[in-house]
Amino acid sequence: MNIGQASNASGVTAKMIRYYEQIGLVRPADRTDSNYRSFNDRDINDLRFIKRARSLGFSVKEITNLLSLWRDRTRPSREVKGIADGHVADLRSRIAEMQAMADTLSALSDCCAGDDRPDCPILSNLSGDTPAIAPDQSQA
Amino acid sequence: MNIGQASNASGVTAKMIRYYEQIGLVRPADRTDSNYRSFNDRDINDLRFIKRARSLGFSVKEITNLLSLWRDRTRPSREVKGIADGHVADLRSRIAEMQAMADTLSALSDCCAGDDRPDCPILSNLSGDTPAIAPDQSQA
DNA sequence: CCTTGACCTTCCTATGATGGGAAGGGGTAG
DNA sequence: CTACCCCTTCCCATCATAGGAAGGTCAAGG
Repeated sequence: MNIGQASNASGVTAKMIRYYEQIGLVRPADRTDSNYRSFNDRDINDLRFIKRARSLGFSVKEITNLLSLWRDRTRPSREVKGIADGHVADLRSRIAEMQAMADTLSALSDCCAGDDRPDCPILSNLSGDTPAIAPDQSQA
Repeated sequence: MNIGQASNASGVTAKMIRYYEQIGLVRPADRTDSNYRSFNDRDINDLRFIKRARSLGFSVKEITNLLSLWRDRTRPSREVKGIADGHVADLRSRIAEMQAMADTLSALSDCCAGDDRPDCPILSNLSGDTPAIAPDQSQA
């Protein structure tokens, strides 16, 4: 399988496959006589693994760990769970942050007429006139 | 006020103030004879505005628009509301995405013993053994 | 056999917002 | 006058991804 076929089979773009190889996330693929990369089923499995882990929001660094744990048949599941839980905590904290932003902003938007008149509580708030509605104006 | 004082007064780092000037988000500050940037109260207000808008997750591009609307006393509030609502929608969709990741992952983690044994449903799922629990394995 | 078109290779560049750091000049207090 | 801190510009790094250029390769068909 050349890189285009591997891309189709794994859902990872050719560009990203080369990148993952370059940063050492996957082992360098075999090469044909004409220097084309050649992928086997195991490579495809790795790429699919990566694809799924990325879709769950794991960083490349985390995936490096997950991949090596995946290949180690004797690893304790504790380690994997640790990585996963850390990532969940990270996700939840980012979610909370964005949720707070969305709530603040949509409250402001609800107060805004949204018509031809220039009065706008959204801009008023951003310019500091009404600090009450912005809970984290000074340090966020 | 030189850039350090402006930074303290606005909460925007000196580094970022220079960057915002460079990309045209704020007008170039006045210069002293010795080429130091010199900021007045209005500049500080702009920087504070930017700081707050960033803390609400607006991109620099969005803030460019907000700033020009802010300066235009006759703008219709509709435009501002439009930007804000678009941004809220964007936030909410990213939140939903991350929420789905977190839920999937924490369900997997709940199934993982997290002890010395090697069996790990998290890795099993990532490697494609149990596709049922991953709702968006193919396109996300 | 040669051309065409699709594919591959490497290398460079950009994104967005931010931080780090080097090299050199300025300003002020002691 | 000399420290010492602040300022200046310029370069580089992050993270994951995409775009593109220049050139080599392969398979199919004329």
